[in-house]
Amino acid sequence: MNKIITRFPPSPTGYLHVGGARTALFNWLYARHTKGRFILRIEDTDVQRSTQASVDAIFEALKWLDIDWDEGPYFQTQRFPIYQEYIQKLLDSGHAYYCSCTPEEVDAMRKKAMETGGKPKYDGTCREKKLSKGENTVVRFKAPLMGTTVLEDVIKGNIVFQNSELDDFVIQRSDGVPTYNFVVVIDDIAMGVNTVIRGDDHVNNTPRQIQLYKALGAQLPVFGHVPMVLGNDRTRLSKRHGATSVTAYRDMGFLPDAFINYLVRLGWSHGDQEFFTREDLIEKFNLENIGRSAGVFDLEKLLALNADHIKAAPPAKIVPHLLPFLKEKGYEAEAGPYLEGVIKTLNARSKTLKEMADGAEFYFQENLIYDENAVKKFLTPAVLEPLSQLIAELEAIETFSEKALEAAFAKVLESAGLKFSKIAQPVRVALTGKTVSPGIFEIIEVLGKEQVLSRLKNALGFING
RNA sequence: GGUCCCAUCGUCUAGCGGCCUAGGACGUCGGCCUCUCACGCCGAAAACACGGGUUCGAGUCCCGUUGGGAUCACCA
Repeated sequence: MNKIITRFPPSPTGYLHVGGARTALFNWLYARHTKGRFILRIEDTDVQRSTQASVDAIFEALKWLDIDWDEGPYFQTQRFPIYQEYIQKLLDSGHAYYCSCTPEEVDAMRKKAMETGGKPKYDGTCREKKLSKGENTVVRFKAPLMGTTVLEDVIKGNIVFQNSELDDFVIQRSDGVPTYNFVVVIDDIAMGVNTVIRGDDHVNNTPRQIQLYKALGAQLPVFGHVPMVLGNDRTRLSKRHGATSVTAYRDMGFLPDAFINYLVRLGWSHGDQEFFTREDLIEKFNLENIGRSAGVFDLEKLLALNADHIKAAPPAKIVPHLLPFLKEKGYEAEAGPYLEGVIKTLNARSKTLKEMADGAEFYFQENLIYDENAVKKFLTPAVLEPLSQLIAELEAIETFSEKALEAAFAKVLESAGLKFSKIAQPVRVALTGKTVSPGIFEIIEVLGKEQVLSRLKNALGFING
């Protein structure tokens, strides 16, 4: 069995969007699963719209997703000599010809065909003229007029196209730059790509490409067209539906592993399994279980999956992803046991890293910020006595183990004749400034004796003052 | 409009002729747990688009209808 070689060929005309990320993922996963090779190729033949900023944005997104490549990145604009060679080959073998029709003329013939109820396509004016290269000539592929072209798609099955539906498409523009349908085939042949997984918006291009392979006498790759990702109104996902940029999801606080889990699961399944680690995906991903119908992007489910990944990941793995959110808030957090302890108290309560950073604020505030209403409601004279006692008890404890803490609380509650629920909120407000937080004992353990005592004493001041 | 694709709960899906009184997940609604908020646990409502065939038997195969999507460039 030959080694599987896949590729991801984004065009740098914008950031990496959700749909693109998914096809990148499918190709990458399939290559990793089969121990094959994954190639990154930048399709920048649209010189007008391609930008370096887009190239950088795509790299950045791929890096966040942790998708790596074995070969490339190749840039098509640096491969013109190769394309030129193949164009000449096609010209020489009679599979291509020069055409001097102007864009305006072609437009006109399309419009005319449309009016008379025909198919809008190039009418072959120059097909047999045997023109030679001229000032404004393009090179067109001489497509078969009759017969059929069959696309054997691994996920959609066989699709038959009538060749009469296709026209002689341009393979080299008048400025000498080759077009997409041509370079994609040449590169895939030259790079040995034998498995092409892409969005099904490319299905209608495929018969032209197949004809090119045939004209060149090259072997066809395995094609697999994956269904589109739709917005909640069932139209192609766009900005209207919310964020479409991959890095926007990073900035919202998603874990890359959760994001890829969601993206892959949207259109692929492995029985009833919903949660997949990256390793799981590599081990189990295949082409057979990719669905045929388009799927709607559902932020709620992504959120739920993100929460699951946050819960399941060891705190140390969360650290590098959380740090930027803490820094953004202005806190001097750093990797280490303290941060990991913080994460442990928050991972069951956070759907995103942003939420986690919000919930972690009190751990990092030099001067705790108190919620006014919380103070008014819970730091009342009634708790002055028990709180003072608690301070005394805690001061006597050497190390803050959960057991010792519980004993200290029990002692205070008993002598004051109070239930834990009576003192929990006051203590919570004293320690965090808020009425919502992780469990009291968890917080105390992480904060440590010094901080806990100082915050408790500070709270006493509120009651007295 | 031409061509092509698709069709199971609101959403993602399992199902590859009998195991389906159609399963799981998210979401929704109840309840339990509980120091707040969560987590967790238990339970409920919720789908085979429609019509014809084929077959002893169809969510599963075929045809049609309807609905949705994609694509028709010297863009990729």
